[in-house]
Amino acid sequence: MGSTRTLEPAAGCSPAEHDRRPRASTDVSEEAFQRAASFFRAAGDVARLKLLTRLAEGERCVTELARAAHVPLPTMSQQLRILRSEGLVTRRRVAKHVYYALADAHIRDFLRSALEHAEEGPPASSDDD
Amino acid sequence: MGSTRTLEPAAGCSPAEHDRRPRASTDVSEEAFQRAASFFRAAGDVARLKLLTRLAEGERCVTELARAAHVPLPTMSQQLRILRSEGLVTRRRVAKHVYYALADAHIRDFLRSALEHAEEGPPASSDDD
DNA sequence: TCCTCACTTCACGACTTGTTCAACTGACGT
DNA sequence: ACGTCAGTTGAACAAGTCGTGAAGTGAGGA
Repeated sequence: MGSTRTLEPAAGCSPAEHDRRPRASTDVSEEAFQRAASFFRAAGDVARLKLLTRLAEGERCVTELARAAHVPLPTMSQQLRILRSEGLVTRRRVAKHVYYALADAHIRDFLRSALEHAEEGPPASSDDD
Repeated sequence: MGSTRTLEPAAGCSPAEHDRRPRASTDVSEEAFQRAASFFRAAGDVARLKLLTRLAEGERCVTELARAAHVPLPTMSQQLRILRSEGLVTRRRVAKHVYYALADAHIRDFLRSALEHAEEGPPASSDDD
């Protein structure tokens, strides 16, 4: 009987109780929130997400990426610009071509993790809705 | 002389070569992309990100969350609505109060991972070339 | 019952974001 | 040096998003 699947109120819900809550168990700086949000937003677009996925396969030049995504070159350049401004990708010039790649292995990891989770958990199930 | 020729093109960059690339090493369905992007977008806002972080500490009622975030109640309700529509949080009613919590432990993990990364790697320096 | 509390939904305005064409830069070949 | 290719930047426009007050819903208490 002790272990119930019905959770009881977190504790109390009066203003006095609210103030007793820890401000932030994971103490995160304002800057970190900004950066994390920027990162998420950069990845929060289907076109850019696919782009990142493609870059996860390896280095690619802009023309190729534009072709693969069926978008005009300037559009691709803009998308890459956003990703670069958030530090998600890096740029490298070789002769007339510019090659883009993921900035960090961590990012590729993160990306794959998110996509896996997205494929596994399709509906919100709504068990408590 | 040209001793800077350490870098060579990824492979080839002609249309013919482009078509030889694997379409997607991690074969991801369109739906998965949509869901992942939605998820990222939901987290891609400072207010919601902080909200999620707070919920990672435990279950909270709407009034408390609104107070903590210094926003009017309807605003909080809307933010929670978005997070719920993306399946990031769940809702549970207890008497007159509605308690929200993170939908999945995976999400909390993901969240913390992102915030850690955001705190560690502050600037992307700028350009790399 | 009727009222109040806790929360949700609606409708509106202010603000970002994303896409696109045109014009520009910078590098290579001749 | 000139022309051309590869890519970037700027402006403009369409679309979506966020926050907010007013009104609505639903559960508990007097």
